[in-house]
Amino acid sequence: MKNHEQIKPEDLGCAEKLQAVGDSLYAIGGKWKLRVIIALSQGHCRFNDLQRTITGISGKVLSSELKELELNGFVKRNVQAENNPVIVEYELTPYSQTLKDVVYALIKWGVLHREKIKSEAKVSNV
Amino acid sequence: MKNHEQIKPEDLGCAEKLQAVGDSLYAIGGKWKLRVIIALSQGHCRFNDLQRTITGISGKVLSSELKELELNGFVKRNVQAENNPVIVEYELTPYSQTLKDVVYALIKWGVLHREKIKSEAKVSNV
DNA sequence: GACACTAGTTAACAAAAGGTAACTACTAAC
DNA sequence: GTTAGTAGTTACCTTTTGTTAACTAGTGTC
Repeated sequence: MKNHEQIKPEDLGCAEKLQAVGDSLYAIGGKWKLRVIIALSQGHCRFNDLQRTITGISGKVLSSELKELELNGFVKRNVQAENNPVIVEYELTPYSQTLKDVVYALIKWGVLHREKIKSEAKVSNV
Repeated sequence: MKNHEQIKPEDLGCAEKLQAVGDSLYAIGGKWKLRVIIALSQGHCRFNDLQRTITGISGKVLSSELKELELNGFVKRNVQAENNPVIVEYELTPYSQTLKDVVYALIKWGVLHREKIKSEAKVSNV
């Protein structure tokens, strides 16, 4: 069975499910990692551009997140040394494409959840 | 358009995607929330049972996570006062079912990621 | 000359999250 | 009477995460 698409979460036991989400959160958990990946996927590939796009992130945190993402194989760092000052561009690796479903699900749920909160706020104002 | 299934993340702009994952992470981010939800979905509904199932969680943290999850409408706390000592059972609300896709995607990716790490470790040992 | 841009790093600090161990109070078994 | 189970709470401490502001070093603009 070579096809990874055949992994069926519903066939796993409780401990295996917990371990699997634990592994996910270990790699891509935290406040910023997925946001950096989304910004990169939307064509924002340079440091200052990323920092402007991902509102609230500080330079220090962005720097350390990019390093970790590079180390874990999600991001590739390309230096254009011919330019001066040197230009650095970040790009997503093919492996980061495997996160597509995770990102999709989280965006979709985030939109739904915001709508729920909004409608609750409306009700409590009446 | 009443059907929430029609939300299409690919139609959102970058800022909206970032806001949506931000909303998701705000509600269900962190090390434990999704694990508690998974354990509850697998039939572990009592405090000590949850603590045994979710390895590594402390009583203090489990207690505060359950309170937050209850406050945000993911969990219902049922007290059986007729028993002595009192028995408390937690159950997931219908709203927590909307997280199904998120949990599914994270479990699936976690399994895939573990396999990747394992195969990399093998290569580096040869 | 002063400021803004490139891509960050560094130091000092603050806040949030999490861990440990002791404790409540009551029941049941050995 | 000691131990284990029920469901937590409390105080103290450590770790992780994040913030701010200053700084590097070079180029281009007003």
